Amino acid sequence: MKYWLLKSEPDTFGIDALAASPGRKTHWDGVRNYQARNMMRDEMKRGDLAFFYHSSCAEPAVTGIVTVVREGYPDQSAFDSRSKYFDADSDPAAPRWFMVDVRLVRKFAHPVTLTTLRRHAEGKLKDMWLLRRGNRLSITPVTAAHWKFINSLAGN
DNA sequence: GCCAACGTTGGC
DNA sequence: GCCAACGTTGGC
Repeated sequence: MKYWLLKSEPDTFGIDALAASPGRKTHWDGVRNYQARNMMRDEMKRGDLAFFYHSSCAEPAVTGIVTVVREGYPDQSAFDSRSKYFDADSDPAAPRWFMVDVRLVRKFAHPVTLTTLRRHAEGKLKDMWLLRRGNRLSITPVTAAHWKFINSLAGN
């Protein structure tokens, strides 16, 4: 089983929106980056766990945990001309973009802020992908050691 | 709102 | 295949 970190902007779709969704599930659609696409299409497996991370907001933080409930399949929003994720170049016969479905496992009582994570950037969280300079990837792998440590920071 | 970092595009 | 221009991300 692997661990991941998924970024989402709380103004668009935060952890409370996920909690309010039917079955506390959602399609992780709209990813338009090939590296992230490859991870969803090829590597994310049912049962994998991922941190739900709030980005581009007042207090960037890991806010909870989700689990993969459906493995990679074509992202339908790429074919929907009304969607902001529409991609005219994506051929339905050979879909370019993929998504997974995730379900909320737990919302942290105390989010682990980016500031807190950075405090450990040279220690327990050394080489964490999220903390790398200039990192913009919306989906990143998380090591088992980092996973455990961040959970401990959250009081889990 | 600014700006550094990065991925993608497209001319050559 | 190179690389400049451009658009986007995301922290601050």
